[in-house]
Amino acid sequence: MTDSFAPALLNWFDEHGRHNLPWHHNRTAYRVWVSEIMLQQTQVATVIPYYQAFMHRFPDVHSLALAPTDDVLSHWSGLGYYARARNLQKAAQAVVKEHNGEFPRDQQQLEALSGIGRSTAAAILAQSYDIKAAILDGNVKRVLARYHAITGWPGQTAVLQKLWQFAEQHTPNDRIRDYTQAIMDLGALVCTRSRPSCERCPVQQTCLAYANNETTLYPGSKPKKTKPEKTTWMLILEDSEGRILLQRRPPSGIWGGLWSLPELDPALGEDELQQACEQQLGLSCGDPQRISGFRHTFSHYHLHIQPARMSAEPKNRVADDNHRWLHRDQALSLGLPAPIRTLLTDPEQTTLL
DNA sequence: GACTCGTGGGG
DNA sequence: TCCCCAAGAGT
Repeated sequence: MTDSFAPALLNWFDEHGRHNLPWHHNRTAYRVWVSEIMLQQTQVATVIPYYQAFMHRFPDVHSLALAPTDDVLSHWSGLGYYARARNLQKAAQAVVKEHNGEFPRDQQQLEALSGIGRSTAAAILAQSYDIKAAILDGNVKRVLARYHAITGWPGQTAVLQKLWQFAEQHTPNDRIRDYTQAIMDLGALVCTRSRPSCERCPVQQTCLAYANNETTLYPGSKPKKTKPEKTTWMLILEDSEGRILLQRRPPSGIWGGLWSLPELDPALGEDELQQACEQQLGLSCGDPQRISGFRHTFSHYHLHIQPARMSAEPKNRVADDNHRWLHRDQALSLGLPAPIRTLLTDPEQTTLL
C-alpha cells in the first residue's frame, strides 16, 4: 500500500518548515543531543537562549564530561527538570569513557545513556545521522491522533501503542532527517493544540478528524486531579557582613542538586524557628521576621513558600561542602531554583509582614 | 500503571 | 486566576 503522508509532508516542509534553528547549524550528534534534551517538555523559544549559552560554555562532549557539576546546573538554572542536566553530564561521561567520545549510531546503545528514551534516541539518529527511526513527541502525538482519529488520552498505554504504530508506519525510507523535522513542524505551526490551521495542512484531504470536523476531540484530554497544597519555611539567614546562607539540595527530588535557601519543617511555628535553626544548622540566631510569602505551582502540587529572615552567625564551623555564605549577587550566579531567584531578586517579595 | 520532575506561554 | 501543556524520561 502506498502512503502519501510522507511525500505530501516533505513537499510542505521544503517551503514552510523550520530550517534555521540554532541546532540545525553545524549539525553534530553532540549538538543535536543537547538540543533534544533541552527541548523535552520545553518550548523552542524558551530553549534557544539557554542552548546558545550552554554550547558556548560546553562546546563538545569532553568539556561537558570534565566540567564541575555545579557549572552544568547553573547553566540549566531556570529551565526546570534538573534531572535532565544531571543525566546529561552522566551520559557525556559515558560517551567519553565507553564510546571513545563518539555517540553510538544504534538505538539500543543510545537508550542506554542517561536521559535518552525511545523518542529522543530516534531523534538523534534521524537528525544527526539520517538513520531511519520513528519519533513520537507531543507534536507527533497530536498530528497522528487527529489524522487517524485516535480516541483516548495518549498517557494510556493502549493509546500510546497505537500512536507508535502509526508513527513507524508513516516514517519513510528516504529523507529521514527532513521528515522528522517536518512532522514536528506541522504540529508546531499548523496542527496546533487550539485552532489548528487546517486550510494550510498538506495532509488535510486524508485526515479523519478534519473529514468529520472533529479536530477538537483529539488528542483526548487527560483526567484532571486537584493539586494538593504544600507549605515550607524558607530562611534568609544573614550574617553581620550581609551574607546569606545557601545550602545545596539533595541530588534527587525537587530542585535536585541546586542551591537554595535552607528549609525547615512547615509544622514548626514561627516561635520555634529560631531554636530549630540553631540546632539543625549550628548557628546563633536573632529573632525571626516573617516576610510575605507566595505560591509556586508545580506540575503536581502547589507549594506555599513562607520566607523568614533572621540574623545569624556560625557557632563553630558550618563551612562544609553543602553550605555557603554568599552575598546576594554571588548567590545569583549559582544554580538557583526560579522561585528562590525571585525571592532574592525582587524587593517586593522581601516586605516584612 | 501511577508518580515525580519545573517553568513559562496561551486560552 | 486557573487550567492545560510543551521536541519525555526515570522510578
